[in-house]
Amino acid sequence: MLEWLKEPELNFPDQITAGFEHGVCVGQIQAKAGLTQSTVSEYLSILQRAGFIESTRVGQWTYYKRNESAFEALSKLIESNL
Amino acid sequence: MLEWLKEPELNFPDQITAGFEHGVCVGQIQAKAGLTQSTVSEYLSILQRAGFIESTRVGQWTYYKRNESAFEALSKLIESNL
DNA sequence: TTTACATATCGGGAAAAGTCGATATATTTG
DNA sequence: CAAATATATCGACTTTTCCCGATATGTAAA
Repeated sequence: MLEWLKEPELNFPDQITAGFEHGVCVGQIQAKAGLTQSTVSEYLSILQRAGFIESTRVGQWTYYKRNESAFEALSKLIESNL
Repeated sequence: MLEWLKEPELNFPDQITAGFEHGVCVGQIQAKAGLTQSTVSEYLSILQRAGFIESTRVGQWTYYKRNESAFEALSKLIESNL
């Protein structure tokens, strides 16, 4: 999922909202993942709590997009601390 | 454990072998970890299979030391691919 | 070559993570 | 407000991971 969210336009061409500035909505990710709605929703909320993605609620949809700084931070942490 | 192995001299002052060029032996790590011998042994072998540490058998002892290049590779992987 | 010591492997029980269906909540539409 | 849609949460079950004791293997010392 995290890799998919790197290029939303490519990986979620079916999303019909105006642009991807807020990322991709849960339903799209669910369809592509082939897991149930509840599983995907929980998974996304875990990723969010961990700081790897951010969510934006727009109407009835929740959009998720990557938080690149978290990945950079993790990369640096592994490089230096670990 | 991986952090401990960054500075063997500091973290394993009890090791009485001549130097740390091959790393630290299982018993030392076990004592510090507070886990059983079998658990630590298995854990170290997993880390080795994953490439994060290397082992050297010297007599009845097995020494483990970090493989820094694996950490760099992981760091770069997270930075670029993920 | 028997005994002692260090480490590795094996089998199993406990804990955690993954996944689901059912249901709750929130939002939009009629 | 009622129905429809999207997402979130809950409880239960399954799978995986963690960790242990027992035992095997490999090496050194007596």
